[in-house]
Amino acid sequence: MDQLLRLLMGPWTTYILWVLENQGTLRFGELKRTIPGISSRMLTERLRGLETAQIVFRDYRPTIPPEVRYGLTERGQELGTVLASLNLLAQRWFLEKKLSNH
Amino acid sequence: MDQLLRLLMGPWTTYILWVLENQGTLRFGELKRTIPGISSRMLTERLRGLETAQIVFRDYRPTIPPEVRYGLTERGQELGTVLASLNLLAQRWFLEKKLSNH
DNA sequence: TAAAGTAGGTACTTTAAGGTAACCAATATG
DNA sequence: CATATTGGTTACCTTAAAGTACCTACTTTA
Repeated sequence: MDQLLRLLMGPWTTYILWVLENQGTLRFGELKRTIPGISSRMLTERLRGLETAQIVFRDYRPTIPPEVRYGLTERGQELGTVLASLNLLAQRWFLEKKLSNH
Repeated sequence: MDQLLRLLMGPWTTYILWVLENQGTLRFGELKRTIPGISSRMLTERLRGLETAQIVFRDYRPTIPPEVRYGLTERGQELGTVLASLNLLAQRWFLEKKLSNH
């Protein structure tokens, strides 16, 4: 689990997963444009990590110019549901904080 | 959620939670001895973060020498169940990897 | 003929995180 | 009188991660 958390932790990672879950599979450039401020270098690195963990798939088509699509694998979907429940917790706690600050 | 993940990610953090869940509340020194290799500096820092997020409580008794106990709050318990399901995923994937390496 | 779009790779610099070690107060103990 | 105990704090150094900027090949479009 430590490995898994270590993968998720890096900046951008959960953002990328979030986008892929909501928008479906996207091309590299689309993904980059959807995540303001991320550099190609970071996006590539994160996607490689997620691909290695088989959370994201990479579909490369050697056309000119090349087309590469990224999307969630089955594991990615499973992870999504767990992250959703974690998100639920975080949201509730955040809400409770706001209420107590009142 | 990003904040929450960022808190959990640091080295030692999940280890600390794991120990507190299994062993119950512990003193600073006990905790430190239970987690081989961690420095006081890191342990303090992680505990402060978890305390701020109200995942762990801190019970300070100004005796001499002082006694400080750490344990999981209600939030800590809730988080524990979610982390357990994340752990389950990680374990299953790890097993699948071993099987495919065969 | 120059620019734009495609999916990155590479080199360099900067920043933040983590590790190490020394130090503290106050008392009990030998 | 020196030492150990407790729960840290502080200063310092090192390393790894992230950011910045520029580069590629090939084609289409203006």
